[in-house]
Parts: sequence; structure tokens; C-alpha cells
Amino acid sequence: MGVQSLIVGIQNPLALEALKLSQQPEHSLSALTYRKLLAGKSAAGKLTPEDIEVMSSLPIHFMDIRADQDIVREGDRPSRSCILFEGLAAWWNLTAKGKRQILSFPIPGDIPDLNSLHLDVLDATLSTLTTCKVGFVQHEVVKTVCAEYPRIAEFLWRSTLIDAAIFRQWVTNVGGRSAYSRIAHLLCETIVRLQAIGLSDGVTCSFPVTQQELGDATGLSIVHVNRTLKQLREADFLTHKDEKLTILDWAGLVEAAEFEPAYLHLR
Amino acid sequence: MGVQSLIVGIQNPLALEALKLSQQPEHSLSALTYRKLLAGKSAAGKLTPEDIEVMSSLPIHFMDIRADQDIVREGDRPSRSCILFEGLAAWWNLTAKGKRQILSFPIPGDIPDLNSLHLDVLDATLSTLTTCKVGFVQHEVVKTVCAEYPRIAEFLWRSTLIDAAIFRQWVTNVGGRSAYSRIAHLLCETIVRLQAIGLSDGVTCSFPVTQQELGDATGLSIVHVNRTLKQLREADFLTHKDEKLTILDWAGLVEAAEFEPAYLHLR
DNA sequence: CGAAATCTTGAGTATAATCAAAAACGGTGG
DNA sequence: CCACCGTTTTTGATTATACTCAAGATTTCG
Repeated sequence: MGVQSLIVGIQNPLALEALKLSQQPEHSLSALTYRKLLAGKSAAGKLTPEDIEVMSSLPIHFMDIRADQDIVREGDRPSRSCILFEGLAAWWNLTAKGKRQILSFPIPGDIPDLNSLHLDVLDATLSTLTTCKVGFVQHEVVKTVCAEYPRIAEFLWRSTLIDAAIFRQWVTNVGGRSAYSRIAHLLCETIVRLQAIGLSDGVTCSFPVTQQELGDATGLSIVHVNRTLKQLREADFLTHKDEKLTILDWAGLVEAAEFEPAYLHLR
Repeated sequence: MGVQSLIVGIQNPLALEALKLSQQPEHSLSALTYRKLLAGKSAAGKLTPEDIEVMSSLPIHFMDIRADQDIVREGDRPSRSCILFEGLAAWWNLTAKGKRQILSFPIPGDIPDLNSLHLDVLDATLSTLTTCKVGFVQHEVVKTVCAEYPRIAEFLWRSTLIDAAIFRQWVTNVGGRSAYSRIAHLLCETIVRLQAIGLSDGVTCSFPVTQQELGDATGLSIVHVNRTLKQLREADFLTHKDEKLTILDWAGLVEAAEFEPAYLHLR
């Protein structure tokens, strides 16, 4: 049974749900989980209950992926996109001199490679940083849904626009800020995004990112990251132990980071 | 006469064309010009002649804007997007310490603030670097067209995804490359994009960007930009005189830049 | 428990920033 | 056409930020 026959049934979400469950019994994720992630997304408010039901009912191929695996690679021509349900991922690029530049840290609820829906070839690589639970949705399915449910199309388009806004801010961050502000900014951004999806209370969060990875994300050497983090700790802004980040002085960190969260387009 | 009544007539492009001409007689731009710009866009091939006719016939408010003017500002909530027909623009951000980070250089054919179609508040400022000819299209019009012409919707969505791909590459550029490569990369990118829309033959192009602006785009001081450009000239890769850029050794420049144009998603 | 990965610190170096000032250029008006 | 003014480019000298190399401490994981 191909995607086409699934698409035919898309007017009836419950039928799809049944299909999905019959196909992926071992990895089914409750629609509730998905709804909860959606709830954390800005502008999800514009979606009707029917829209959410449709999105929760798409035929999804679930997969648990271990840490440090490539989900999709630069040069790939995917016919599906992945939704991240659990875990932390990273988009990255290699420069000709072998330096790895991390471009963003997708978090649960993100559809990191939704860009491949309308771009044939991937221009970066998406990897897991931790064990991840992801779901793959065929592009054809997404396109059919977009054609039938304009609010979902707008929601998805908008989510790619927010990704772009975050990339813009990263340009400003690595191009225009000191090491100190740069790292503080990345931490502010991450904790605010995690808070939006309920994975942080704004004070503490799981943060399984090595200093090497922080350096790759901010364009700094690992040694300099280490010294800069130490400064941030000594300023009593935060602690980072056992993959757990705790903010001790949010106002101070925000000021150090020059952080203004409007670009995240939350709320 | 509001936008709504225009939208009603959208099934008939010629009627719209007539409306447009009657409204903006002094600034009408031939559909040919627009078609020519579209032709330079990748994936325009997926558009039918009807699609192109529709896009050429949208009610557009044309405007000539002098150099160094803000088209839209961070914090604005635009109800329209602008199409750049002539001239060079720049997206930019100010850091808290007053440093200006340029995020991209929109060129003719681009719809730089199409992101505002689905994002309420702008997170950066768009300014002209030279005198520009721009056309404003109401968001409501674009949304109506997208609903009726899915190929146009895909084309526009895709164009915002390419913008995002360019932002990603800029993160890599400012975060991961030396000053020398960084500037070379920016020049390679710009000339290839200009070539795609017929504003360069791949060897020479108009390049009215000051060294200050180059520095703001690459995250380098003006002094360092000057010395680095000198190096590139002394390596006989290029000349830059009278706002005119000439590539003397494309292969050499590409190697210096570590430039791989796949991310531009041309062709 | 042992090996590998990660974090931390020190020392020396390189890249790029800042400060300062002169030269060249571009546009304007007399 | 030339003199003038503001902008842009260029160069020199000094300083600061961040990188590299190296090695030891700590943590994580099998």
C-alpha cells in the first residue's frame, strides 16, 4: 500500500489514524503527545481542532535514533521530512578546512528539515546529539494536506520562517557579538525555546551539549568556550553540571547576551 | 476601492492588469520586466504561463526609493511585502553595543520581506543601499493568490526557503571562515546570484558596496576588510574600482572562498 | 575498574580590532 | 572647470581577543 492510497483517505482523519496504527503498531505515539508539542508552538492557536486532528493523524514512520547519527546529509534528496519528538539534534556544515559549524539546535516539536519539502537538495547535515525519537512524514502527504488545509500550510510555512529568523539571529550572534555575549545568547535562546514547549521552567533545563559543540555553534574554540563559560559561572549567572543548565540570574544573563526574544516569534 | 474588490477579480488577470494600470499609471512596470526577473529565479520553470501572468498582474504599488532609506524596520507589522525590481538592499540588525550586522543583500527579483506574510512582527530592518525600484503587494492579495494557485504558493514558499539557506551559509561564513575566505565567499555568492538574474556575466558586475558595509556583512572591521581586499587584489583574483567588481581568476577566488554554490538552489 | 571522552588550565601565538591620520574620490556649487 | 567638503579608502602602530599547542584532571560509559 503506497502513499497515494493513504492520501485518498485523508479527508477522514480517523481512517488514517487506523491505518497508521495498523502500520506502525510498535512505535505509535499518542496523538496527545503530538498535540502537546503543537501547543507549545506559536500560532498553533490559529489551527482548528480539526487541523490538529489531521496533523495528529498523518501516516508517520516513527524511529528511535541513537546519539551522533546523521538523520539526513548534505546532498541528500529526501522524499520525507522528520518531526523531532524527543531529544536534541543539530544542523551543521563542514568548511573546506574541516571546521564544523553548527547552524541550529532543533528541539522537540520542530520539523527541522521541512525545508526539503520544496528544496530538492539538502545544503546541510542534520544529526542527533542525543538519542532521539523522530517521525518521518512523506512529502507527498504533507503537500496533499497543505493543499486541503490552508491553515496547516500557513502553520508549516510559518514554522520555516521562524527557523529562518533564528538563522538570521545566529548570523548576528557569531558575526557581531563577543565570545561572552555569544555563548550567553545561545543559552538564553535555547532555554526560552525549551520553555515554550514545556521542557524548561525558565530556570533549569536538560542541556546535553558539550563545550566542543558549543564552540562549533558559536564559532569559538573549545578552550575559549571553556574560559568564557567559567566567566559566566563566576558572574553567578548560571551553573552547568551533569548536562543540566541552571540559570541563577536571568536578568544578568539576558543583559550579557543582549538577548531580545522577539525573533523567536513566540506567543 | 479596497483590496477585497481587487481580489474578487483575480480570476481574470487582464482585469487586474487594467486595474493596476489605472491606479498606478505613473509607475507601471511592464509585465515583461517582471517575467524577466522570474526567469532568473530557480524553479520558475514549475510555473505555468498562467501562473506567470497572474503574478505579473498583481496590483502593485510601485515606488522609487533613494539610497540609505529604511523600507521596513524591525518591530514593524507590515500588511504588504515588497518586490525589489532594481537596486541593492540590505537586511540588518543592530547589536546592543551598536554594531550593525548585515544579514543579506537582496537583489532584483527578490521579495525580501515575504517572511512578513506569516510573521507578525519584523525581526530586522530592510534598507536600500542604492536607489531602488520596489513594488509593494498587499499580503491579502498574496494569500488569495496562494490559495488559488498552489504552484505560486510553492514558488513563494520555496523562495523563502532559499533565503533561509543563504542565512545558514552566512552563519557558516562568519562563524567558521577566516577573513580572507569570508570576503571572498561573499563576493562569490553575490556575483553568482547576480548572474542568475542577468545582472552579471560571471566576470564583472556592478557592486556598489562600501568597505564599511562589507565589514558589517562579514563581521570584520573596516580596516581589516581593506587589508583583506588588498590581499585578494594582490593575488590577482579581482579588481574593485568605481563600484565595479571584476573577477580576474574565478577558480582562484572560489578556492579562497571555499565556495560551493549548491546552497543557492539555482537551476 | 579501565578506557575514552570531556573539561580545565597554562603558555605562547596569530588574527583581527582599535586608534589615528593621510590620501583619494565623488559630488556640489560657484 | 575648479575649489571645496564629506565620504571612502588606505596605511601605520598598538592592543585585544581568541586560537593553538600541550598536558593534567575529571567524568562518563562499557
